[in-house]
Amino acid sequence: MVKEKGTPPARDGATEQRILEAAKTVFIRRGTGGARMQEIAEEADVNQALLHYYFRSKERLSEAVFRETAGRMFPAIIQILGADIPIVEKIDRLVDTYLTTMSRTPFLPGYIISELHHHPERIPQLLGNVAGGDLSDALRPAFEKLGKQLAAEARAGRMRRISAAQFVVNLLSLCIFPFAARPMLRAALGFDDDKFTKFIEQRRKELPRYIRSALRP
Amino acid sequence: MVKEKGTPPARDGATEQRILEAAKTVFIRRGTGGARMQEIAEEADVNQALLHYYFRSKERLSEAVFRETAGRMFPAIIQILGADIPIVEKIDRLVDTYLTTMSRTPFLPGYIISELHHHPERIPQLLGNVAGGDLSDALRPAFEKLGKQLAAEARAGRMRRISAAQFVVNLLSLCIFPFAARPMLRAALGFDDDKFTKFIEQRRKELPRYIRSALRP
DNA sequence: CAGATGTTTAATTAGATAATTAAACTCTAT
DNA sequence: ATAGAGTTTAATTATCTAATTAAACATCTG
Repeated sequence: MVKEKGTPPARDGATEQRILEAAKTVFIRRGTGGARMQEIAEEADVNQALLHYYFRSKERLSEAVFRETAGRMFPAIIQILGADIPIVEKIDRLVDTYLTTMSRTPFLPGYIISELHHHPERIPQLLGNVAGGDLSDALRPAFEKLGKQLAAEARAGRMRRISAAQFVVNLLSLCIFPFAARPMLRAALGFDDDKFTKFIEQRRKELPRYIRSALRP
Repeated sequence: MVKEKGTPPARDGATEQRILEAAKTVFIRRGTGGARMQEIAEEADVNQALLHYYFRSKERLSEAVFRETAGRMFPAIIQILGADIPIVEKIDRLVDTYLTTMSRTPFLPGYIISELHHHPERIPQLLGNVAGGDLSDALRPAFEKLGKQLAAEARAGRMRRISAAQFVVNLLSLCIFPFAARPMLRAALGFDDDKFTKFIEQRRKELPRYIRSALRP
């Protein structure tokens, strides 16, 4: 798509959207600190001036990117955790959802971990615009429901006793960590793209059983 | 320790060591890109010129830090994996070793993941100076041993069938991820330092049983 | 057509920071 | 005492990059 001099407008938000997409790509690849506005402009096939025209500054652009990417991690889990379905099914769905999401954007975990590590002030943005306190209004009820469910299962002797927090962290660990640690797996196990994909597909099959089994009384 | 004008020499490697320690602190805190030589100098209670005197450039300094920190993650696991002890004991030791290590340097996982995400060219340094190929000379035999052990257990009906790779990744995920994702846990679960520590101590008790249980046939 | 909006080119400004250098001072070892 | 390593201060250079600006052009809408 070769552009000449002063090229056509796009009255819709097409250009802005293209810039945002390009910014996602570059920020995720390089991190907020390592990203260069120039590289984003090239990726969007647009010039630097236009970046500032749409998004005042690098800071704002990176915030927009963070909101759009990181902000999408929690809603999924909240919805499933709070659903009115058996624990076993929640496990299945969470594993499937996360492995699918991560497979599509395998650099996301590394990016988010990295950003939060270096810019802890962005932590609040993770949960959208939450009022105060520690637990989002959406997250709290989901956790409470899950906790009751787990307690009920334990009382009925169908499951080992475990807190909702440990349950969720175990699940997320098993699903997300392999992606975050992908470079390490490449080094340690020689996982190229192909081997890694197969490894993940294997996990998709095995993890639900692994987790269910771990929770047997 | 207030220093005046031209202060005493330290014929041993004390100053160099102090600089390296300071660099570790700052690089882990800020990441390679975000770190400033000035901040390192202050942290070491030394001036910038001396940084360059000992370590030619920022690049070299950051490499030294990466080698010293990241390079220490694998030896531990390799030693335990290759040891001549039952699987169950390996689980116990790995969990204990990792949770202890991580508790001491809780920012390490975030740092390593972050660095590798943005500087994949440093991946090889992870395994020290390995000849070629994908699997380190030290790692391969440990994995083979583990693989045979797992296969034997499965044949004897004492354990579910699982590959060495999946086994290890599961274990590392469960141990390391909570530290890497600490900022998220802070946001989602309201984990302040104290709650987080308790959460980890809980894991130290529960994880070995969780993992053993997951592997029951 | 006229004006607003989108877009480019090009040049400039301003700020941060890594790297370098020179000169001087302090101690230790010879 | 002197040489040399360690160390400081201070100033300078060289880059990089974000941000800004001005001027022109293109396209659509009214």
